[in-house]
Amino acid sequence: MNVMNDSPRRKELTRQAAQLFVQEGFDRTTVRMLAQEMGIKSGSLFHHFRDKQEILAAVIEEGTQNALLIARASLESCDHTPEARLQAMARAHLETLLTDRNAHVVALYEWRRLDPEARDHLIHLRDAYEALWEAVIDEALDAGLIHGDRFLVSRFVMGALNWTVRWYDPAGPRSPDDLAHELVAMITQRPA
Amino acid sequence: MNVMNDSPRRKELTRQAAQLFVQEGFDRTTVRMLAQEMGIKSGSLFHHFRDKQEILAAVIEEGTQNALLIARASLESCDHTPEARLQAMARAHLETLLTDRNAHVVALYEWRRLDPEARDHLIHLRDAYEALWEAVIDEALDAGLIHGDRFLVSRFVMGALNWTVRWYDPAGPRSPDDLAHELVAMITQRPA
DNA sequence: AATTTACACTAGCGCTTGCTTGGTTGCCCC
DNA sequence: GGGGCAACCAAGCAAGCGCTAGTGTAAATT
Repeated sequence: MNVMNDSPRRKELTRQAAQLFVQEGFDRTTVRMLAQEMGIKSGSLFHHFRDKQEILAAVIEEGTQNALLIARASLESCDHTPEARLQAMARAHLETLLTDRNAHVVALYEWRRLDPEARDHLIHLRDAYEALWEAVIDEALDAGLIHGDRFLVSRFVMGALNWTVRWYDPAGPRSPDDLAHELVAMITQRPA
Repeated sequence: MNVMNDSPRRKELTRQAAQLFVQEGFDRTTVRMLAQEMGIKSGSLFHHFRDKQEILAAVIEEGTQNALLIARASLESCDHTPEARLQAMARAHLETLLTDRNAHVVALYEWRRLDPEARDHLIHLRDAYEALWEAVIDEALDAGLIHGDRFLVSRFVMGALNWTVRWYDPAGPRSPDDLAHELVAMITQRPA
C-alpha cells in the first residue's frame, strides 16, 4: 500500500509536522492540517506514513538521534577535563534545542501520546543519551568537582536544561555557550 | 442555564477531572469520560462548568493556589537565614507536588490548551508564585550563598524542581525534604 | 514497448466529539 | 403543601475525526 522508508521527502514532511505539533499539540493537529501544511491532500499523507502515530514517532526519533550525534561529537572534540566535558554536554544540549527545537518540544510534551511499540523503540535512544550525561556527571563527582547523590544530581541538571525550552529565547542576548557556562558555574560553585 | 460558583461539589469534580487529565491528557479526555468518572451523565456536566475549557482552568487554578498558600506558610515558619529560606521553598514545592500532583502535572503539560482569557487570569497566579522564588534567590545571592546571574539561576532551579514531576516517586526512599536538602547543597556547594 | 514504482488525487465511510435541548427529580423553606 | 431551585437525565445535532478505496499519471525499470 505505502512505504515507510526514510526518503528525503519523508524527512521534510516530518520537519513540517513537528512545527504543527508544537503549535497545536499532537491531538489537536488533524491529518487534514498536516496535509495542507505539506501541500498535499489528506489521503496522500498515508502514502508516506502508516498512520498519524507514525508521524509523531518519526518526529521524536529524528530529534533524539540528532541530539545523540551532537553530544557524541561534542564530547570527542573537547578537553578531557571533567569541567570541560560537563560544559560540552550542556552546550551540546542547548545547541540541539536551537537547531531542532520543534522536535524536542514535541518529544517533551507528547511523549505519552506514543503507542507502546513506538515508545519501546524510542526509549532506548533516550536512554543512550541520558547515559552520556550520567557518565560525564560520574566523572565530575569522582574528580570532586561537584558533590552529592549521583542519581539526584543528574536528574536536577537534566531538569534545569530541559526546562530551558519553556523560557529560552534564541534571539535574546544569551548564547547557548553562556547558559552552559552559567549552569556549570552554578553547580561547581565557581564564579561565572 | 448553569452555575459557575465554587461549590464543594464542583471542587470534588475538579479533583476527579485532574486525575483523568493526567491519565489521558486534556484533548483525549472526552466529556463522556469525565462524566462517567464523576458518576453523572455527560449532559449534567454542563450544569457545573460552562464548557470543557473551564474544567481545565479550574484544575490549574486549584493547584496553583494551593502551591502559593503552602509556599507562603513555609516561608513564614522557617528561620530567616537565606539557606533556610531556600530550603523551605524547595521543600514546599516538592510537598505540593506530593499532595496536589495531578493538578500540577496538568498545569505543566496542558497549560497551552488554555484559551487566552483563562491563561491571562492564571498567569498572574503563577507570576506571584515565581516572585516568591526570585525574592528568596535574590537574598541568597546577596548573602553570597550562591553566585551567578539572577535570572538564569532562578530559571535553572525552577527547572530542576519542576522536572521532578517526571521522575519523582513519592513511594520511593527519598522524602521531599531529602530532595530539597540535596538541591540546596548542590547549588551552594556544601556536603549534603 | 510493457510494466512497475512513487506520489498524488477524489470521495466518503463509520464513528466520536463538545455541547444543547427540554424535561424530571428530590430537597429546602416559607 | 406548594413554589423554587440545584442537580440530574435521555436524546440527539452538527461538525469534525482518522483512515480507506479506488483512480490518475509521470518517471524509472525491465
